[in-house]
Amino acid sequence: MDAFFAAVEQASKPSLRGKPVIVGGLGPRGVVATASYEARVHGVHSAMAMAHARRLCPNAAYLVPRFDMYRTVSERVMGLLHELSPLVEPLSLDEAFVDLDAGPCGERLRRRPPEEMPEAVRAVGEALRAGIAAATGLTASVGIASSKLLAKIGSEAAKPDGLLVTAPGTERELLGPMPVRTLWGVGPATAEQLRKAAITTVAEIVEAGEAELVRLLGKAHGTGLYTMATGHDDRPVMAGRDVKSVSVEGTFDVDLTDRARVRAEVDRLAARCVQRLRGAGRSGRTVVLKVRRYDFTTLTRSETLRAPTDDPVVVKETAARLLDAVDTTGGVRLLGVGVAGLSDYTQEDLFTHGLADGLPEQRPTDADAEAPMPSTALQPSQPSSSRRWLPGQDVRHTEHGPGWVQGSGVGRVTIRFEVPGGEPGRICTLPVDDPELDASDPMPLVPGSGERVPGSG
DNA sequence: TCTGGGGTCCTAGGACCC
DNA sequence: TCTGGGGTCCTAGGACCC
Repeated sequence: MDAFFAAVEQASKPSLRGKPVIVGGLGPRGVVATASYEARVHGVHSAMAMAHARRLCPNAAYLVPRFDMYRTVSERVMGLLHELSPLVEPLSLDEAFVDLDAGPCGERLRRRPPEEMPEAVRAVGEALRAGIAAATGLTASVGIASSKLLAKIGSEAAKPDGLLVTAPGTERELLGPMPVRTLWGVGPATAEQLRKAAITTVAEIVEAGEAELVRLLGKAHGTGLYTMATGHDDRPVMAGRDVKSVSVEGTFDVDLTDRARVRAEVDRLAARCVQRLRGAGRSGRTVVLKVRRYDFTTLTRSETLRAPTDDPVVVKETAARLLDAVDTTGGVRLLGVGVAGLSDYTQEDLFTHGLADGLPEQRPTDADAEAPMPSTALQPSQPSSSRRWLPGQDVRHTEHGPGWVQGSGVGRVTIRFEVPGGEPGRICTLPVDDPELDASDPMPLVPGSGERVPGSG
């Protein structure tokens, strides 16, 4: 999907069509998640500090992410992909690999003469793009090739709103002149390593040879990169890959210096982490604590238990123990709690299967196992959260109808009353505690598409 | 300008076992 | 008295991706 989060916002909010839209964290330490193409013209891009973006593009609409909405649209698109083939590997909410060969059109395509292949698959890709546009009102870009590597590079090159077919046999000439950063797995550090060895293009990786790459980057990375550079990539499309860890982290607007406050935040993060773990029906053996200090130095501490757990008390106590060994003088910028080494079994299953013999003292009581999460797990310490209006948030006014928050301050909140697919709406400024005004669920992008967007609070 | 949040994979050293 | 080789598990850190 092209500039996915921002595109969903523009489709949801008619007054933002054709305007720069920036979605991300709006706090003092926020970063850009997605910038619309209108904002990218000004140099704004993903992962940029929000403060920087505001200077580059002061007139953009700055919005908080609405993940529930994005998830709903994503499921719709993934559904269309599944019509092409059962073998779909999502990379994120807005990107997936599809193995066409494993699907019904793969069979049809195989019966054609090879020279017709590029045109035949192009038609499949264009039909998909049309289907996505009809179902969501959004544009997507498609890359089709004989490998994941070339398909992904093709879709990137086709953006926005395009399609690129790479014919088998043409991979190397396409890749050769591209910068090394084009290759999957080459980030800033690897690119710098290669640059020092005078390697800046994919063709130069091939020239350097596999042995030299391994010498520069190590066994796994070196061989992998060399293989990719030669246009070879036989990684299969993997449907339904298992999650291997679950974690929750948060950056504070102001560094935490009070040790008791740090303790309390670790507790809350542990509770939220376990809640997500349980929601996925999983448990795990390794608890990980992450601390980013005032100077951005980041460390992790982990402890592996003797048996998997999904008990909030166990995870909290383990995280607290790990925190005890961390020096936090000077202040804490970020805290995180994660659980890794996941297994399918819940703690209760383990007991019924008799696998929990010799469990250490963290053995939960039945009461603990069934205890609901403390309410603090869901609600950060902010009273009357429905009265804290965030830019981009969906609202409904009993008289003016549905709309979204443009901004708020000094006791007032500004609402734009408009709906997806409609005309740009009018603006209204109301008291923040207007009893007629309430948070609401998002409206579907395409009327009558039937889906209900789950509440985002 | 000042650096999010959710993940995956790899490396390296040390403990421990045979 | 000095000293193997291999394997697994755990911990910590780092690169990378979206």
